[in-house]
Amino acid sequence: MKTASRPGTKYKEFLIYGISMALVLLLLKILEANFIVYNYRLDFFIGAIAIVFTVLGVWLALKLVKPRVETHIIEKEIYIENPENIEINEKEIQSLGISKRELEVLNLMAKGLSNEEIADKLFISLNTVKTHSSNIFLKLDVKRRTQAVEKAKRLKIIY
Amino acid sequence: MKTASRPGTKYKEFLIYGISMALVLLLLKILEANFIVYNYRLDFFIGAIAIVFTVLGVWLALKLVKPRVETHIIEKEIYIENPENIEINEKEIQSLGISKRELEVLNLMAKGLSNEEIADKLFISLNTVKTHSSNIFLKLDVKRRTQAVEKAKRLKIIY
DNA sequence: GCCAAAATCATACTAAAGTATGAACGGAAA
DNA sequence: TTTCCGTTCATACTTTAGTATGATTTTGGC
Repeated sequence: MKTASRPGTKYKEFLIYGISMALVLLLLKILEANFIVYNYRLDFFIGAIAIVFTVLGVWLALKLVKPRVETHIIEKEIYIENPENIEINEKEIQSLGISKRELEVLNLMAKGLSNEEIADKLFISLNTVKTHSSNIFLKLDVKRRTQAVEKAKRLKIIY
Repeated sequence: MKTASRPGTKYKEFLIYGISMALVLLLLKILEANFIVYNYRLDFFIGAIAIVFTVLGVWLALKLVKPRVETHIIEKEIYIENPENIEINEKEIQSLGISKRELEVLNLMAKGLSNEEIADKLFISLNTVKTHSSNIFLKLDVKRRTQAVEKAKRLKIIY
């Protein structure tokens, strides 16, 4: 089965929230039409609404907000090389025609970020990152991001 | 400058949220026309309660949810003065429990080979390479091959 | 202001990567 | 010898990466 590519991920929750709200309100209206709730216990009615919408609000928040993380940091020492002759080969970048933005993407790639993480970090869309990636691969004459990183490091385009 | 026309990713959610709200309110009005029980002021009052308690629910969730405790091992980079140390960190490999075969795969990964190319080179099936890859990612505590390569080079597991 | 390059984004794909699970087998260690 | 581990492989997925194409918008020179 082909699933249509979803543009957004979170709006589903809002949709469900909206539908839930509508259903709850409909239910309330039906109850109200049957005079079960309304004329007798207005307080109960309002309380029920409050509870229901509080729960919906909680649910919405839990769905949409990234879980708060209490970070416990343990430092571990890692030895890396002294950056002695690490200088970026600007000429190579120029001659390959790699733009500033593409270079940013390439650097984040080299750190192991996924396209989506790069998109988040640069505040651009996933599609844009993919476009940049493809252009990078063309200019570096490679097929994959791993090759791109390997070649870029060899050419001292990045480090 | 027009800003409203952009259907960007995080924009959509608010739009749908607003539309949902509007629809619910519309539904309310329709129902109200069919089951006229109370006056407009009370209706508005209930809507207000719903909104307020939704917000309250969100607030509650944000305030009361316990932060997930997460232990991060931060790798503090220390520069070595003598870069003559171009030797593989056998101890790290040992302590991470990376097997000989996995190391082979990791090295080919670092050269930018795809899983299929690795499979061909090692005369094993694609699935086997994938299994090795997954195990490597587990042992290196990473999610992707690019991260694995980056981390492995930093740890001097490969070069 | 105009133009070209860079940057952005979308849609609709295909390809590759990665996950989960189970299983078979041989060698080494207990 | 039995148990464990590394290696191998499969099936059946889900997710991410990558391609192709077309379009609009910025932006920096001229």
